[in-house]
Amino acid sequence: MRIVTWNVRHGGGTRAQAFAETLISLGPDVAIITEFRNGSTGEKIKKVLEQNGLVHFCHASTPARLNSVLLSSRIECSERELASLGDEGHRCAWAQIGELNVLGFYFPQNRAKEAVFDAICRIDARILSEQSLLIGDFNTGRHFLDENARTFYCAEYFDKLEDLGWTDTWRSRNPTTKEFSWFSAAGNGFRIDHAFASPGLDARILGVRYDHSVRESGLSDHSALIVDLANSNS
DNA sequence: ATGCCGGTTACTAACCGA
Repeated sequence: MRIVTWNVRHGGGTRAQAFAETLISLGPDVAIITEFRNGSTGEKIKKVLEQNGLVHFCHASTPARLNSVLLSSRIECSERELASLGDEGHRCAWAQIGELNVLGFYFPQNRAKEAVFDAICRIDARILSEQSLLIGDFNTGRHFLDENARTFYCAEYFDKLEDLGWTDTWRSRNPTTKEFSWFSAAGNGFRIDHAFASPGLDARILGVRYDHSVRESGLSDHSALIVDLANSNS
């Protein structure tokens, strides 16, 4: 099973059709689109996903202009809600797909990120004991490792998540590599798109990698993150 | 290293974004 997250940038605009087609070309069974917006461009994206078999959607109901997160699945799923998010509910789309929990996130900026990190820290321990993935645009990373300097707010939450038992799946497999999923106008790189796995899910991961070509094409300012899972035994 | 930039939409202003 392949899970892909990619930030569409401001809903997509004129890029929406090509963005969705390029996302499909990455072969997702589950797609998590961050900075997704309800409205005509959002509908355009959903139509392409549907036409390509990703017919199940999880998305918090939001005003059209709000950047949110859309989860789309080829496999039937039930939508769950991260109640601890409160009025930041649009920042998470949670699909239960069989025994798998996929929680797609789009984090806010600066100090506002704390509310979403705190909500994750309050997730029921049972979810951590299951096969669960927290994936999306965290707008955060580790100082001097996921960026060349020390600018991230909330970087300490990466320690907190790992203390709780979540694994930064890409970092655990690339302990010292600097690879960036977003670049500022000045050319500074940041790794801000992530996938954190519960122990049970981490054991199922065959590979986790970034696709930078989809950013370099200009269809988004983010690279895509691709997680491949072994088939479930049960 | 945020918004002095750049993209998107309720579109010729307001908003949002690491």
